[in-house]
Amino acid sequence: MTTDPAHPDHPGDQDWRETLRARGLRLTPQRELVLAAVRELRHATPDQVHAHVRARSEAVNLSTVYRTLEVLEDAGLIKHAHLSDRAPTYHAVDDDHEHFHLVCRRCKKVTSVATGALAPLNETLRDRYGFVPDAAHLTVFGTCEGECCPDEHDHD
Amino acid sequence: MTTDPAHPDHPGDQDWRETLRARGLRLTPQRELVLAAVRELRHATPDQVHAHVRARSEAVNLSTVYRTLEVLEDAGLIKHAHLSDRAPTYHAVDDDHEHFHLVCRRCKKVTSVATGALAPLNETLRDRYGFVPDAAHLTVFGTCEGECCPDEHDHD
DNA sequence: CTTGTTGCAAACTTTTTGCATACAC
DNA sequence: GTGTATGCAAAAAGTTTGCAACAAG
Repeated sequence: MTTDPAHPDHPGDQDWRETLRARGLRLTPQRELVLAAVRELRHATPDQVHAHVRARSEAVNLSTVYRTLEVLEDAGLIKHAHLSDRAPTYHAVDDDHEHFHLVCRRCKKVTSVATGALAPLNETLRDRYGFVPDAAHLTVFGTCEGECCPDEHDHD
Repeated sequence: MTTDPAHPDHPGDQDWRETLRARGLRLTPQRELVLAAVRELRHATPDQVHAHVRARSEAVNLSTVYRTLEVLEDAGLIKHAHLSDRAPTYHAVDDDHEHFHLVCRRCKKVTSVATGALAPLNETLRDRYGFVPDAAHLTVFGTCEGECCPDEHDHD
């Protein structure tokens, strides 16, 4: 890697400009705002990103949010996962902290887990099926057994 | 298990009547048709189920398909998974052959894998997060490295 | 100046809901 | 007969698109 992170929290805090430029894409305030929103919200639907951006009194059109999310994802700056049966949620890409998600059907809690936990599965899938998972896109639904979840009957 | 499968292919081929009855639900031709469609199609979206049912010249309303899929899923006769970023796909539940899915982003191929392959992951998640995955709901996106996939550049 | 990007409004796809009718039990 | 299930039509939710105006490089 030849990246030179200016800030520790986002390995590419300045880089996103480079990344977009390198692809011949333009740097617009809308793109900066959407990226910032995704980073701040951690896990946000297009609608939530839109609301967040507008809350800062910066009016950005919803369709621009959709187009921008697509652009940023193509550029590898963000990724999406499906944390509910409805809208997708976007999160910033951080190569040093790649993770996937656990979603509890009971308490709806979302837990991020380092992709390292998938190593054994990756190996099995590669060996048996020649398949290489996109770990960061993975969402595992299930239930947490902890105190967070009152032990009610399991209804989806 | 005290089930007594009448037919080998569907452990519960007759049972679905029992299952619905036990829940105080009614046995309607629509429910029978939708369940049959899900079983025959293997992995089908609500729309595909609807089309399949209608193709047999049995007109069933699309909203009935949605409501029926929900009923059947609540009853544990079918499950859904997300094999694309769009519509969910339903499949019949077969306790003896529980599986999850691999989906290749390049060739779109869907592979069913016995949930046994998830044992190590399950253990890790249980130990470290007290989390019990719903294995049958899992979909793993990625790419197959085999000959099926021309080695093009990876574009989502 | 040139071309990518945005805003707006409308279309589209997928899913849900209200209500009167029909039918399973 | 009673109450659940269905059909229909309309609404909701989420996403995409065409096009004129705008602005980044």
